[in-house]
Amino acid sequence: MIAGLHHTPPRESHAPARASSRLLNTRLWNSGLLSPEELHALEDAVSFERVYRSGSILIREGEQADTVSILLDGWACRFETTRGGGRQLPALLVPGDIVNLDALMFDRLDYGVQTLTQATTIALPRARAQALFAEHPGIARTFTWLAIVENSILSRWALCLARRVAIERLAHLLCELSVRLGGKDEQVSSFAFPLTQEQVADALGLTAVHVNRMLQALRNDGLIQTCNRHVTIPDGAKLRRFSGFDPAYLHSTAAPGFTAG
Amino acid sequence: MIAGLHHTPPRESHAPARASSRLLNTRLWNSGLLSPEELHALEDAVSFERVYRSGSILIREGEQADTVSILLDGWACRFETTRGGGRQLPALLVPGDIVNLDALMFDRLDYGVQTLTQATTIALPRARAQALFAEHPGIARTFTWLAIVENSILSRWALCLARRVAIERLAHLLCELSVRLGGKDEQVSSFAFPLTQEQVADALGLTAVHVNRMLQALRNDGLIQTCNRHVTIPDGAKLRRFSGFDPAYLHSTAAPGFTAG
DNA sequence: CGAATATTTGAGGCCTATCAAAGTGAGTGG
DNA sequence: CCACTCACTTTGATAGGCCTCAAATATTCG
Repeated sequence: MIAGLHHTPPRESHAPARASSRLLNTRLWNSGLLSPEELHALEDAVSFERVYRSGSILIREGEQADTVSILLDGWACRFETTRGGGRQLPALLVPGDIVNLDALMFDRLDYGVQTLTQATTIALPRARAQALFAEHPGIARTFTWLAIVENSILSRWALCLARRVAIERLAHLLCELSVRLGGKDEQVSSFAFPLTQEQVADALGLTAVHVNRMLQALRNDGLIQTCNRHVTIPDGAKLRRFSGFDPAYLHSTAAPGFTAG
Repeated sequence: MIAGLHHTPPRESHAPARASSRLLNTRLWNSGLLSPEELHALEDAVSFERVYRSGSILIREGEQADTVSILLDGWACRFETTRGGGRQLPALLVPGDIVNLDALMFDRLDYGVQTLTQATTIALPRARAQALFAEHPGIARTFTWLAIVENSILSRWALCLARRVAIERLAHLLCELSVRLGGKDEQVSSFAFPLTQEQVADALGLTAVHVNRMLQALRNDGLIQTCNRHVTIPDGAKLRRFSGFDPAYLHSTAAPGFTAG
Protein backbone atom coordinates (compact mmCIF):
# COMPACT_ATOMS: atom_id res chain seq x y z
CA MET A 1 0.00 0.00 0.00
CA ILE A 2 2.85 2.32 0.78
CA ALA A 3 5.52 3.27 -1.67
CA GLY A 4 8.64 3.47 0.43
CA LEU A 5 9.57 5.12 3.66
CA HIS A 6 11.12 8.47 4.24
CA HIS A 7 11.74 8.70 7.94
CA THR A 8 10.35 7.25 11.11
CA PRO A 9 6.64 7.88 11.28
CA PRO A 10 5.39 10.22 13.96
CA ARG A 11 4.45 8.82 17.31
CA GLU A 12 3.28 10.50 20.44
CA SER A 13 6.26 9.12 22.26
CA HIS A 14 8.71 10.22 19.61
CA ALA A 15 8.04 13.92 19.50
CA PRO A 16 10.76 16.15 18.09
CA ALA A 17 12.83 18.55 20.12
CA ARG A 18 10.23 21.31 20.32
CA ALA A 19 7.70 18.93 21.71
CA SER A 20 4.89 21.39 21.89
CA SER A 21 4.54 22.23 18.21
CA ARG A 22 0.98 23.12 17.41
CA LEU A 23 1.35 21.20 14.18
CA LEU A 24 1.98 17.85 15.82
CA ASN A 25 -1.60 16.72 15.55
CA THR A 26 -2.21 18.03 12.08
CA ARG A 27 -2.21 16.13 8.85
CA LEU A 28 0.97 17.98 7.96
CA TRP A 29 2.93 16.08 10.54
CA ASN A 30 0.83 12.94 10.46
CA SER A 31 1.66 12.47 6.82
CA GLY A 32 4.99 11.23 8.10
CA LEU A 33 6.87 13.01 5.35
CA LEU A 34 8.26 15.87 7.41
CA SER A 35 11.54 15.82 9.20
CA PRO A 36 11.50 17.43 12.63
CA GLU A 37 13.49 20.33 11.20
CA GLU A 38 10.90 20.86 8.52
CA LEU A 39 8.18 20.79 11.10
CA HIS A 40 9.96 23.57 12.92
CA ALA A 41 10.39 25.56 9.75
CA LEU A 42 6.66 25.33 9.22
CA GLU A 43 5.99 26.15 12.81
CA ASP A 44 8.06 29.32 12.49
CA ALA A 45 6.23 30.39 9.35
CA VAL A 46 2.80 30.01 10.78
CA SER A 47 0.81 32.85 12.28
CA PHE A 48 -0.68 33.14 15.73
CA GLU A 49 -3.88 31.25 16.44
CA ARG A 50 -7.22 32.68 15.54
CA VAL A 51 -10.43 31.59 17.19
CA TYR A 52 -13.72 31.83 15.34
CA ARG A 53 -17.23 31.46 16.63
CA SER A 54 -19.44 28.74 15.26
CA GLY A 55 -20.90 29.72 11.93
CA SER A 56 -18.18 32.21 11.04
CA ILE A 57 -17.35 32.51 7.40
CA LEU A 58 -13.58 32.33 7.06
CA ILE A 59 -13.60 32.77 3.30
CA ARG A 60 -16.46 33.71 1.07
CA GLU A 61 -16.96 31.85 -2.19
CA GLY A 62 -14.60 33.10 -4.87
CA GLU A 63 -12.84 35.36 -2.45
CA GLN A 64 -9.12 35.89 -2.33
CA ALA A 65 -7.13 33.87 0.15
CA ASP A 66 -3.50 34.70 0.75
CA THR A 67 -2.91 32.09 3.40
CA VAL A 68 -3.17 28.36 3.78
CA SER A 69 -5.12 27.78 6.96
CA ILE A 70 -4.85 24.82 9.24
CA LEU A 71 -7.68 23.80 11.51
CA LEU A 72 -6.31 23.09 14.98
CA ASP A 73 -9.56 22.69 16.80
CA GLY A 74 -13.25 22.51 16.01
CA TRP A 75 -15.08 21.66 12.82
CA ALA A 76 -15.45 23.58 9.59
CA CYS A 77 -16.56 22.95 6.05
CA ARG A 78 -15.91 24.05 2.53
CA PHE A 79 -19.07 25.06 0.73
CA GLU A 80 -20.21 25.87 -2.76
CA THR A 81 -23.50 27.27 -3.94
CA THR A 82 -25.55 27.02 -7.10
CA ARG A 83 -27.62 29.85 -8.48
CA GLY A 84 -30.75 28.07 -7.32
CA GLY A 85 -29.52 28.43 -3.76
CA GLY A 86 -28.47 24.80 -3.53
CA ARG A 87 -25.64 24.37 -1.08
CA GLN A 88 -23.03 21.66 -1.20
CA LEU A 89 -20.20 20.89 1.18
CA PRO A 90 -17.35 19.36 -0.78
CA ALA A 91 -15.44 18.79 2.42
CA LEU A 92 -15.99 18.53 6.13
CA LEU A 93 -12.92 19.62 8.07
CA VAL A 94 -11.98 18.21 11.43
CA PRO A 95 -9.11 19.12 13.74
CA GLY A 96 -5.78 18.71 12.02
CA ASP A 97 -7.13 19.19 8.50
CA ILE A 98 -5.76 21.70 6.04
CA VAL A 99 -8.54 24.14 5.29
CA ASN A 100 -7.55 25.39 1.87
CA LEU A 101 -4.46 23.83 0.39
CA ASP A 102 -5.45 25.41 -2.93
CA ALA A 103 -4.21 28.72 -1.60
CA LEU A 104 -0.71 27.36 -2.14
CA MET A 105 -1.35 27.70 -5.86
CA PHE A 106 -4.35 29.96 -6.40
CA ASP A 107 -5.03 33.35 -4.96
CA ARG A 108 -8.76 32.82 -5.30
CA LEU A 109 -10.70 29.83 -4.06
CA ASP A 110 -13.59 28.13 -5.81
CA TYR A 111 -15.34 27.53 -2.52
CA GLY A 112 -16.09 29.25 0.74
CA VAL A 113 -15.10 28.11 4.20
CA GLN A 114 -17.29 28.27 7.27
CA THR A 115 -16.89 27.03 10.81
CA LEU A 116 -19.41 24.54 12.13
CA THR A 117 -18.36 24.91 15.74
CA GLN A 118 -16.09 27.24 17.56
CA ALA A 119 -12.81 26.70 15.81
CA THR A 120 -9.13 27.55 16.10
CA THR A 121 -6.94 28.02 13.05
CA ILE A 122 -3.44 29.06 12.22
CA ALA A 123 -2.41 30.44 8.88
CA LEU A 124 0.56 30.05 6.61
CA PRO A 125 1.03 32.94 4.17
CA ARG A 126 1.19 31.74 0.60
CA ALA A 127 4.57 33.34 -0.06
CA ARG A 128 6.04 31.57 2.97
CA ALA A 129 4.39 28.32 1.97
CA GLN A 130 5.83 28.54 -1.51
CA ALA A 131 9.27 29.36 -0.17
CA LEU A 132 9.14 26.41 2.19
CA PHE A 133 7.93 24.23 -0.65
CA ALA A 134 10.99 25.20 -2.65
CA GLU A 135 13.50 24.88 0.16
CA HIS A 136 12.37 21.77 2.00
CA PRO A 137 11.82 18.61 0.01
CA GLY A 138 9.77 17.06 2.79
CA ILE A 139 7.44 20.01 2.86
CA ALA A 140 6.95 19.84 -0.89
CA ARG A 141 6.19 16.15 -0.60
CA THR A 142 3.80 16.72 2.23
CA PHE A 143 1.77 19.31 0.35
CA THR A 144 1.61 17.07 -2.67
CA TRP A 145 0.70 14.08 -0.57
CA LEU A 146 -2.10 16.01 1.06
CA ALA A 147 -3.43 17.18 -2.29
CA ILE A 148 -3.43 13.67 -3.67
CA VAL A 149 -5.12 12.20 -0.62
CA GLU A 150 -7.78 14.85 -0.98
CA ASN A 151 -8.29 13.71 -4.53
CA SER A 152 -8.89 10.25 -3.30
CA ILE A 153 -11.44 11.40 -0.76
CA LEU A 154 -13.27 13.64 -3.19
CA SER A 155 -13.36 10.84 -5.68
CA ARG A 156 -15.02 8.56 -3.19
CA TRP A 157 -17.54 11.22 -2.23
CA ALA A 158 -18.45 11.52 -5.87
CA LEU A 159 -19.03 7.78 -5.96
CA CYS A 160 -21.27 8.03 -2.93
CA LEU A 161 -23.23 10.95 -4.29
CA ALA A 162 -23.70 9.27 -7.62
CA ARG A 163 -24.30 5.66 -6.74
CA ARG A 164 -25.49 5.22 -3.19
CA VAL A 165 -28.94 5.81 -1.82
CA ALA A 166 -29.44 8.28 0.98
CA ILE A 167 -29.17 5.89 3.89
CA GLU A 168 -25.95 4.36 2.58
CA ARG A 169 -24.46 7.79 1.98
CA LEU A 170 -25.24 8.78 5.52
CA ALA A 171 -23.80 5.60 6.96
CA HIS A 172 -20.74 5.98 4.78
CA LEU A 173 -20.18 9.51 6.05
CA LEU A 174 -20.36 8.34 9.64
CA CYS A 175 -17.86 5.59 8.92
CA GLU A 176 -15.52 8.08 7.30
CA LEU A 177 -15.73 10.52 10.17
CA SER A 178 -15.21 7.78 12.68
CA VAL A 179 -11.89 7.00 11.02
CA ARG A 180 -10.82 10.58 10.38
CA LEU A 181 -11.51 11.53 13.96
CA GLY A 182 -8.96 9.01 15.03
CA GLY A 183 -11.05 5.89 15.39
CA LYS A 184 -8.87 3.00 16.45
CA ASP A 185 -10.68 0.58 14.19
CA GLU A 186 -12.42 -0.86 17.21
CA GLN A 187 -15.80 -2.44 16.89
CA VAL A 188 -17.61 0.21 18.88
CA SER A 189 -16.77 3.84 18.38
CA SER A 190 -18.24 7.06 19.57
CA PHE A 191 -17.58 10.67 18.73
CA ALA A 192 -18.95 14.17 19.05
CA PHE A 193 -20.93 15.12 16.00
CA PRO A 194 -21.74 18.81 15.98
CA LEU A 195 -23.43 19.05 12.58
CA THR A 196 -27.07 19.95 12.24
CA GLN A 197 -29.14 17.71 10.04
CA GLU A 198 -29.29 20.49 7.51
CA GLN A 199 -25.50 20.58 7.33
CA VAL A 200 -25.40 16.84 6.92
CA ALA A 201 -27.91 17.24 4.13
CA ASP A 202 -25.70 19.83 2.45
CA ALA A 203 -22.79 17.45 2.62
CA LEU A 204 -24.72 14.48 1.25
CA GLY A 205 -26.77 16.21 -1.42
CA LEU A 206 -30.04 15.58 0.39
CA THR A 207 -32.63 17.61 2.25
CA ALA A 208 -32.67 18.00 6.00
CA VAL A 209 -36.05 16.28 6.16
CA HIS A 210 -34.74 13.22 4.44
CA VAL A 211 -31.59 13.11 6.53
CA ASN A 212 -33.83 13.11 9.56
CA ARG A 213 -35.75 10.10 8.31
CA MET A 214 -32.62 8.21 7.35
CA LEU A 215 -31.07 8.86 10.76
CA GLN A 216 -34.16 7.38 12.31
CA ALA A 217 -33.88 4.39 10.03
CA LEU A 218 -30.25 3.83 11.04
CA ARG A 219 -31.23 4.12 14.68
CA ASN A 220 -34.14 1.76 14.29
CA ASP A 221 -31.89 -0.78 12.62
CA GLY A 222 -29.51 -0.50 15.54
CA LEU A 223 -26.69 0.65 13.30
CA ILE A 224 -26.11 3.86 15.21
CA GLN A 225 -27.12 5.58 18.41
CA THR A 226 -27.35 9.34 18.81
CA CYS A 227 -27.44 11.27 22.02
CA ASN A 228 -27.07 15.03 22.35
CA ARG A 229 -24.72 15.63 19.47
CA HIS A 230 -22.78 12.45 19.88
CA VAL A 231 -22.86 9.46 17.61
CA THR A 232 -22.14 5.93 18.73
CA ILE A 233 -21.49 3.14 16.31
CA PRO A 234 -22.10 -0.06 18.24
CA ASP A 235 -20.85 -2.36 15.50
CA GLY A 236 -18.37 -0.72 13.16
CA ALA A 237 -17.95 -3.72 10.92
CA LYS A 238 -21.68 -3.96 10.43
CA LEU A 239 -22.05 -0.29 9.53
CA ARG A 240 -19.14 -0.56 7.12
CA ARG A 241 -20.67 -3.54 5.45
CA PHE A 242 -23.99 -1.79 5.23
CA SER A 243 -22.57 1.36 3.65
CA GLY A 244 -19.89 -0.21 1.50
CA PHE A 245 -17.21 1.67 3.37
CA ASP A 246 -13.60 0.68 2.89
CA PRO A 247 -11.17 2.99 4.71
CA ALA A 248 -8.35 2.51 2.22
CA TYR A 249 -9.25 5.63 0.27
CA LEU A 250 -8.57 7.80 3.30
CA HIS A 251 -4.90 6.82 3.31
CA SER A 252 -4.98 7.65 6.96
CA THR A 253 -2.10 5.49 7.96
CA ALA A 254 0.91 7.73 8.19
CA ALA A 255 4.25 7.27 6.51
CA PRO A 256 3.32 7.34 2.87
CA GLY A 257 6.89 7.33 1.81
CA PHE A 258 8.95 8.77 -0.92
CA THR A 259 12.31 7.27 -1.52
CA ALA A 260 14.13 10.02 -3.35
CA GLY A 261 15.95 12.62 -1.41
CA MET B 1 -6.61 34.69 -10.30
CA ILE B 2 -3.01 33.73 -10.64
CA ALA B 3 -0.53 33.89 -7.84
CA GLY B 4 2.60 35.11 -9.50
CA LEU B 5 4.57 34.05 -12.51
CA HIS B 6 7.41 31.62 -12.76
CA HIS B 7 8.59 31.76 -16.32
CA THR B 8 7.15 32.63 -19.67
CA PRO B 9 4.08 30.54 -20.30
CA PRO B 10 4.25 27.98 -23.06
CA ARG B 11 3.31 29.05 -26.54
CA GLU B 12 3.36 27.16 -29.78
CA SER B 13 5.71 29.75 -31.19
CA HIS B 14 8.01 29.56 -28.20
CA ALA B 15 8.78 25.90 -28.17
CA PRO B 16 11.90 24.79 -26.33
CA ALA B 17 15.01 23.50 -28.04
CA ARG B 18 13.78 19.95 -28.52
CA ALA B 19 10.70 21.18 -30.30
CA SER B 20 9.18 17.78 -30.80
CA SER B 21 8.72 16.72 -27.20
CA ARG B 22 5.74 14.45 -26.85
CA LEU B 23 4.88 16.28 -23.65
CA LEU B 24 4.31 19.64 -25.28
CA ASN B 25 0.58 19.23 -25.51
CA THR B 26 0.10 17.68 -22.10
CA ARG B 27 -1.07 19.33 -18.94
CA LEU B 28 2.45 18.89 -17.60
CA TRP B 29 3.79 21.48 -19.98
CA ASN B 30 0.62 23.52 -20.26
CA SER B 31 0.70 24.17 -16.55
CA GLY B 32 3.37 26.70 -17.42
CA LEU B 33 5.45 25.75 -14.41
CA LEU B 34 8.12 23.73 -16.19
CA SER B 35 11.30 25.18 -17.55
CA PRO B 36 12.35 23.77 -20.93
CA GLU B 37 15.15 21.90 -19.17
CA GLU B 38 12.68 20.28 -16.83
CA LEU B 39 10.49 19.34 -19.74
CA HIS B 40 13.45 17.55 -21.25
CA ALA B 41 14.26 15.83 -18.01
CA LEU B 42 10.72 14.51 -17.94
CA GLU B 43 10.89 13.59 -21.57
CA ASP B 44 14.00 11.53 -20.90
CA ALA B 45 12.40 9.71 -18.02
CA VAL B 46 9.30 8.73 -19.88
CA SER B 47 8.83 5.37 -21.53
CA PHE B 48 8.03 4.58 -25.15
CA GLU B 49 4.47 5.04 -26.29
CA ARG B 50 1.90 2.35 -25.79
CA VAL B 51 -1.23 2.09 -27.87
CA TYR B 52 -4.35 0.50 -26.43
CA ARG B 53 -7.50 -0.54 -28.17
CA SER B 54 -10.78 1.01 -27.15
CA GLY B 55 -12.12 -0.55 -23.99
CA SER B 56 -8.77 -1.78 -22.70
CA ILE B 57 -8.34 -1.81 -18.98
CA LEU B 58 -5.06 -0.13 -18.17
CA ILE B 59 -5.37 -0.62 -14.45
CA ARG B 60 -7.85 -2.69 -12.54
CA GLU B 61 -9.47 -1.29 -9.43
CA GLY B 62 -7.16 -1.53 -6.45
CA GLU B 63 -4.37 -2.85 -8.59
CA GLN B 64 -0.78 -1.82 -8.21
CA ALA B 65 0.54 0.89 -10.48
CA ASP B 66 4.23 1.62 -10.58
CA THR B 67 4.05 4.31 -13.22
CA VAL B 68 2.35 7.63 -13.72
CA SER B 69 0.75 7.44 -17.15
CA ILE B 70 0.08 10.33 -19.46
CA LEU B 71 -2.60 10.17 -22.09
CA LEU B 72 -1.22 11.48 -25.37
CA ASP B 73 -4.09 10.58 -27.59
CA GLY B 74 -7.60 9.20 -27.28
CA TRP B 75 -10.00 9.19 -24.37
CA ALA B 76 -9.96 7.19 -21.16
CA CYS B 77 -11.68 7.24 -17.79
CA ARG B 78 -11.09 6.39 -14.19
CA PHE B 79 -13.76 4.15 -12.78
CA GLU B 80 -14.92 2.86 -9.43
CA THR B 81 -17.47 0.22 -8.64
CA THR B 82 -19.84 -0.45 -5.77
CA ARG B 83 -20.75 -3.90 -4.58
CA GLY B 84 -24.15 -3.53 -6.18
CA GLY B 85 -22.46 -3.28 -9.55
CA GLY B 86 -22.93 0.49 -9.74
CA ARG B 87 -20.21 2.08 -11.81
CA GLN B 88 -18.97 5.62 -11.44
CA LEU B 89 -16.42 7.51 -13.48
CA PRO B 90 -14.69 10.01 -11.21
CA ALA B 91 -12.79 11.39 -14.17
CA LEU B 92 -12.92 11.50 -17.92
CA LEU B 93 -9.48 11.79 -19.43
CA VAL B 94 -8.78 13.55 -22.70
CA PRO B 95 -5.50 13.93 -24.61
CA GLY B 96 -2.87 15.60 -22.48
CA ASP B 97 -4.33 14.54 -19.15
CA ILE B 98 -2.39 12.73 -16.47
CA VAL B 99 -4.01 9.36 -16.00
CA ASN B 100 -3.04 8.52 -12.45
CA LEU B 101 -1.06 11.16 -10.64
CA ASP B 102 -1.73 9.23 -7.44
CA ALA B 103 0.90 6.74 -8.51
CA LEU B 104 3.45 9.38 -7.56
CA MET B 105 2.53 8.71 -3.94
CA PHE B 106 0.65 5.43 -3.74
CA ASP B 107 1.58 2.09 -5.15
CA ARG B 108 -2.04 1.07 -5.29
CA LEU B 109 -4.86 3.04 -6.88
CA ASP B 110 -8.38 3.38 -5.55
CA TYR B 111 -9.80 3.32 -9.04
CA GLY B 112 -9.38 1.52 -12.31
CA VAL B 113 -8.50 3.04 -15.65
CA GLN B 114 -10.04 2.10 -18.95
CA THR B 115 -9.73 3.49 -22.45
CA LEU B 116 -12.86 4.79 -24.14
CA THR B 117 -11.30 4.97 -27.58
CA GLN B 118 -8.05 3.78 -29.04
CA ALA B 119 -5.53 5.56 -26.91
CA THR B 120 -1.82 6.28 -26.71
CA THR B 121 -0.03 6.65 -23.41
CA ILE B 122 3.46 7.11 -22.10
CA ALA B 123 4.53 6.18 -18.64
CA LEU B 124 6.79 7.66 -16.01
CA PRO B 125 8.06 5.15 -13.45
CA ARG B 126 7.28 6.21 -9.91
CA ALA B 127 10.90 6.10 -8.79
CA ARG B 128 11.89 8.40 -11.65
CA ALA B 129 8.98 10.68 -10.98
CA GLN B 130 9.94 10.95 -7.33
CA ALA B 131 13.56 11.63 -8.22
CA LEU B 132 12.54 14.35 -10.65
CA PHE B 133 10.21 15.77 -8.05
CA ALA B 134 13.12 16.08 -5.63
CA GLU B 135 15.61 17.45 -8.11
CA HIS B 136 13.57 19.88 -10.16
CA PRO B 137 11.52 22.49 -8.34
CA GLY B 138 9.41 23.17 -11.40
CA ILE B 139 8.47 19.52 -11.68
CA ALA B 140 7.50 19.38 -8.03
CA ARG B 141 5.34 22.47 -8.50
CA THR B 142 3.78 21.05 -11.60
CA PHE B 143 2.74 17.82 -9.92
CA THR B 144 1.31 19.71 -7.00
CA TRP B 145 -0.44 22.15 -9.30
CA LEU B 146 -2.00 19.29 -11.21
CA ALA B 147 -3.17 17.59 -8.04
CA ILE B 148 -4.75 20.77 -6.75
CA VAL B 149 -6.48 21.51 -10.04
CA GLU B 150 -7.85 18.00 -9.99
CA ASN B 151 -9.24 18.68 -6.55
CA SER B 152 -11.01 21.67 -7.90
CA ILE B 153 -12.55 19.69 -10.72
CA LEU B 154 -13.61 16.82 -8.48
CA SER B 155 -15.13 19.28 -6.09
CA ARG B 156 -17.24 20.78 -8.83
CA TRP B 157 -18.33 17.35 -10.02
CA ALA B 158 -19.49 16.62 -6.52
CA LEU B 159 -21.53 19.80 -6.60
CA CYS B 160 -23.09 18.76 -9.88
CA LEU B 161 -23.86 15.24 -8.70
CA ALA B 162 -25.37 16.51 -5.49
CA ARG B 163 -27.26 19.59 -6.54
CA ARG B 164 -28.07 19.60 -10.22
CA VAL B 165 -30.82 17.73 -12.01
CA ALA B 166 -29.91 15.33 -14.77
CA ILE B 167 -30.25 17.70 -17.69
CA GLU B 168 -28.11 20.34 -16.04
CA ARG B 169 -25.46 17.81 -15.16
CA LEU B 170 -25.33 16.67 -18.74
CA ALA B 171 -25.13 20.21 -20.07
CA HIS B 172 -22.45 21.01 -17.52
CA LEU B 173 -20.37 18.05 -18.61
CA LEU B 174 -20.55 19.14 -22.22
CA CYS B 175 -19.49 22.65 -21.27
CA GLU B 176 -16.57 21.28 -19.31
CA LEU B 177 -15.41 19.04 -22.11
CA SER B 178 -15.73 21.82 -24.61
CA VAL B 179 -13.24 23.83 -22.57
CA ARG B 180 -10.93 20.97 -21.71
CA LEU B 181 -10.71 19.90 -25.31
CA GLY B 182 -9.27 23.28 -26.11
CA GLY B 183 -12.39 25.28 -26.83
CA LYS B 184 -11.42 28.83 -27.67
CA ASP B 185 -14.32 30.25 -25.74
CA GLU B 186 -16.11 30.96 -28.99
CA GLN B 187 -19.85 31.04 -29.14
CA VAL B 188 -20.19 27.94 -31.27
CA SER B 189 -18.01 24.93 -30.57
CA SER B 190 -17.90 21.42 -31.86
CA PHE B 191 -15.96 18.37 -30.83
CA ALA B 192 -15.75 14.63 -31.24
CA PHE B 193 -17.57 12.90 -28.42
CA PRO B 194 -16.81 9.19 -28.42
CA LEU B 195 -18.67 8.18 -25.25
CA THR B 196 -21.64 5.89 -25.34
CA GLN B 197 -24.71 7.04 -23.47
CA GLU B 198 -24.02 4.37 -20.91
CA GLN B 199 -20.57 5.82 -20.25
CA VAL B 200 -22.04 9.27 -19.92
CA ALA B 201 -24.51 7.83 -17.45
CA ASP B 202 -21.67 6.31 -15.45
CA ALA B 203 -19.98 9.68 -15.31
CA LEU B 204 -23.09 11.56 -14.28
CA GLY B 205 -24.59 9.10 -11.83
CA LEU B 206 -27.58 8.39 -14.07
CA THR B 207 -28.89 5.54 -16.17
CA ALA B 208 -28.29 5.25 -19.88
CA VAL B 209 -32.02 5.46 -20.50
CA HIS B 210 -32.29 8.75 -18.74
CA VAL B 211 -29.21 10.17 -20.42
CA ASN B 212 -30.86 9.35 -23.70
CA ARG B 213 -33.96 11.28 -22.78
CA MET B 214 -32.02 14.26 -21.50
CA LEU B 215 -29.92 14.37 -24.66
CA GLN B 216 -33.13 14.52 -26.62
CA ALA B 217 -34.36 17.32 -24.43
CA LEU B 218 -31.18 19.32 -24.98
CA ARG B 219 -31.49 18.75 -28.71
CA ASN B 220 -35.13 19.76 -28.76
CA ASP B 221 -34.31 22.91 -26.88
CA GLY B 222 -31.68 23.71 -29.47
CA LEU B 223 -28.94 23.72 -26.86
CA ILE B 224 -26.87 21.06 -28.59
CA GLN B 225 -26.69 19.17 -31.84
CA THR B 226 -25.34 15.67 -32.17
CA CYS B 227 -24.24 13.95 -35.32
CA ASN B 228 -22.36 10.68 -35.52
CA ARG B 229 -20.35 10.97 -32.34
CA HIS B 230 -19.80 14.68 -32.59
CA VAL B 231 -21.38 17.32 -30.40
CA THR B 232 -22.00 20.86 -31.54
CA ILE B 233 -22.84 23.63 -29.13
CA PRO B 234 -24.46 26.35 -31.20
CA ASP B 235 -24.56 28.89 -28.38
CA GLY B 236 -21.95 28.33 -25.71
CA ALA B 237 -23.05 31.20 -23.52
CA LYS B 238 -26.60 29.90 -23.50
CA LEU B 239 -25.57 26.37 -22.55
CA ARG B 240 -23.34 27.72 -19.81
CA ARG B 241 -26.15 29.79 -18.41
CA PHE B 242 -28.47 26.84 -18.57
CA SER B 243 -26.12 24.49 -16.75
CA GLY B 244 -24.60 26.95 -14.32
CA PHE B 245 -21.16 26.34 -15.77
CA ASP B 246 -18.35 28.69 -14.87
CA PRO B 247 -14.99 27.60 -16.31
CA ALA B 248 -12.94 29.14 -13.50
CA TYR B 249 -12.74 25.85 -11.61
CA LEU B 250 -10.87 24.21 -14.48
CA HIS B 251 -7.93 26.59 -14.05
CA SER B 252 -7.22 25.91 -17.67
CA THR B 253 -5.37 29.11 -18.37
CA ALA B 254 -1.69 28.30 -18.17
CA ALA B 255 0.90 30.10 -16.10
CA PRO B 256 -0.34 29.44 -12.60
CA GLY B 257 2.82 30.79 -11.11
CA PHE B 258 4.87 30.28 -8.06
CA THR B 259 7.17 32.99 -6.96
CA ALA B 260 9.66 31.16 -4.84
CA GLY B 261 12.48 29.06 -6.09
C1' DC C 1 -38.71 32.86 29.91
C1' DG C 2 -39.17 33.92 25.10
C1' DA C 3 -37.36 33.77 20.49
C1' DA C 4 -34.82 31.57 17.32
C1' DT C 5 -33.12 27.30 15.74
C1' DA C 6 -33.35 22.42 15.05
C1' DT C 7 -35.88 18.12 14.88
C1' DT C 8 -39.82 15.46 13.78
C1' DT C 9 -44.01 14.09 11.35
C1' DG C 10 -47.31 13.91 7.41
C1' DA C 11 -49.10 14.17 2.61
C1' DG C 12 -48.49 14.75 -2.18
C1' DG C 13 -45.70 15.06 -6.33
C1' DC C 14 -41.69 15.02 -9.33
C1' DC C 15 -37.46 13.11 -11.02
C1' DT C 16 -35.12 9.27 -12.09
C1' DA C 17 -34.66 4.15 -11.87
C1' DT C 18 -36.25 -0.15 -13.45
C1' DC C 19 -37.97 -3.38 -16.62
C1' DA C 20 -39.05 -4.58 -21.21
C1' DA C 21 -38.88 -4.36 -26.04
C1' DA C 22 -38.39 -2.28 -30.51
C1' DG C 23 -35.47 0.16 -33.67
C1' DT C 24 -30.83 1.40 -35.61
C1' DG C 25 -26.23 0.85 -37.19
C1' DA C 26 -21.75 -1.21 -37.75
C1' DG C 27 -19.17 -5.16 -38.49
C1' DT C 28 -18.82 -10.21 -39.78
C1' DG C 29 -19.15 -14.11 -42.47
C1' DG C 30 -21.34 -16.70 -45.98
C1' DC D 1 -24.38 -8.42 -51.53
C1' DC D 2 -27.14 -10.07 -48.04
C1' DA D 3 -28.24 -12.45 -43.64
C1' DC D 4 -26.71 -12.23 -39.07
C1' DT D 5 -24.95 -10.69 -34.74
C1' DC D 6 -23.81 -7.51 -31.40
C1' DA D 7 -23.82 -3.12 -29.33
C1' DC D 8 -26.06 1.02 -28.92
C1' DT D 9 -30.06 4.03 -29.08
C1' DT D 10 -34.79 4.88 -28.58
C1' DT D 11 -39.46 4.40 -26.73
C1' DG D 12 -43.04 3.10 -23.29
C1' DA D 13 -44.99 1.99 -18.76
C1' DT D 14 -44.50 1.53 -13.94
C1' DA D 15 -42.39 2.08 -9.47
C1' DG D 16 -39.74 4.16 -5.94
C1' DG D 17 -36.69 7.45 -3.68
C1' DC D 18 -36.35 11.81 -2.43
C1' DC D 19 -38.17 16.57 -2.59
C1' DT D 20 -41.49 20.03 -1.41
C1' DC D 21 -44.56 22.24 1.42
C1' DA D 22 -46.52 22.67 5.85
C1' DA D 23 -47.01 22.40 10.62
C1' DA D 24 -46.07 20.54 15.26
C1' DT D 25 -42.66 19.55 18.66
C1' DA D 26 -38.23 19.94 20.88
C1' DT D 27 -34.06 22.30 21.93
C1' DT D 28 -30.81 25.99 22.42
C1' DC D 29 -29.51 30.46 23.78
C1' DG D 30 -29.74 35.26 25.06
